[in-house]
Amino acid sequence: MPKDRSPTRIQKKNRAAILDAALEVFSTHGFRGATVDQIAGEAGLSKPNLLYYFPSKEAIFTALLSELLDTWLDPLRELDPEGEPLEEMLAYVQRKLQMSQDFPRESRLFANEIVQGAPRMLEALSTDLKQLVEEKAAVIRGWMDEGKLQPSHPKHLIFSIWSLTQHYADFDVQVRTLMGEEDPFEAAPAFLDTFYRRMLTPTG
Amino acid sequence: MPKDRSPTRIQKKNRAAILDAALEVFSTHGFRGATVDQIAGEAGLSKPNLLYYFPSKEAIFTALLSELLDTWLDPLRELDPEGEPLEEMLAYVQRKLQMSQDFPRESRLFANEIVQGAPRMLEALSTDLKQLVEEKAAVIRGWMDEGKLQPSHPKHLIFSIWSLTQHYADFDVQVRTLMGEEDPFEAAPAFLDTFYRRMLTPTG
DNA sequence: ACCGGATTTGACCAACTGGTCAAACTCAAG
DNA sequence: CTTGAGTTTGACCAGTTGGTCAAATCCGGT
Repeated sequence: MPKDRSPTRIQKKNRAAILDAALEVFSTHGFRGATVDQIAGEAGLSKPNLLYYFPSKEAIFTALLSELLDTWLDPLRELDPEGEPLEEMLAYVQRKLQMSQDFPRESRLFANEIVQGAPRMLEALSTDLKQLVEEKAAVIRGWMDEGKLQPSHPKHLIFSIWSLTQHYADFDVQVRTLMGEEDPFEAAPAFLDTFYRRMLTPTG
Repeated sequence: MPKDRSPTRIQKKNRAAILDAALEVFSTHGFRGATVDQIAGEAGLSKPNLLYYFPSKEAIFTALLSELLDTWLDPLRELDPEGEPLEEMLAYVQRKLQMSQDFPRESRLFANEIVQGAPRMLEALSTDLKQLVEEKAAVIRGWMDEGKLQPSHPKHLIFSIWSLTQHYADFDVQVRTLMGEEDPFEAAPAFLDTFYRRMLTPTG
């Protein structure tokens, strides 16, 4: 275990390689299904060498989660209470869809964990995420009360956005199998834009 | 291994108990994360006894999948080409939502498998499921061409229904954590009805 | 070139896991 | 109650897995 001095060049490189390898392996096989050997191999290290940088498999996973959760929630954080409500919501949907396209591994990592009951994420969910959702749900409810958005259940609305966008990353295999040659991400942006424009545009 | 004669009373009871236990364990931990001992314990059998009824862990999983896939697709099969388009679609959404509420373990079983690349389901996806989806997508496209439904991408539309409804089962922990006391399935039916009514009602 | 800390590795271990097997037990039909 | 097929189990095995450790190697600063 390196001292808690500022990390050396090698430490930085290897820690980064390990976390990237861990993302690849954990997102494909889940926590239990991933092996330390696999991660080490993917990172180009031997198993004992990997365990020199992280004390345990659990520690790698935890480090990865906390590193990624913040990024993952950025699109929602950017929802601007001062912005034009409908456009803000539509822009959020597109940002989230873009995340699914650009970072499918991250999406699947969280999906794996949550489907299995989120044993290692429950705290983050019930503190950080919950607070953020409460805050943004209130903003959305405000917009609805002002008549700027068609009224509906703000939390269900947020869930629907997560669900629809992450589906393309999490169920990628299924989506691609059923769509054949056609790239799912080609029609998805317009589809979701239409979807939410119709849902959210206030009816006089 | 019992002979291939008609199953005895004990065989019926134990096979059913094993499959139910397997559903519980596989849906919570995924294939790799589940252990034969766990399933045996949940079924009230010893491990060798369980392996007397199924030759391997893989065989249990396969048996479970093929038993459940049919049921899982029933709501889509019931989509009636002769019915009133909008009502047919809305009814499908509600049937699917009901499935998520009544059979969340089944939903998570499939979710686990597909998120991890569906290594044991790819064939079923690319044959049975693909055929069903092609068929029903054509029906939906027909309705849109007739002006009975607002035009959009039929497959994306189907995916959206799966995504929105299964989300309540697959991400149950997250949804409940964020909703607190409120039961997600209380507001969900109305939310989805509104959602799809607005999406699908043709604009004169 | 040399030194001490940083890095890497081969050998190893205990726990777990999927699966086997022969022996023992149960049970329904004659 | 016998009998033979159906059922159950304890003991066991080989492969895998997360993790340890001492020894070896590398590397940057002097």
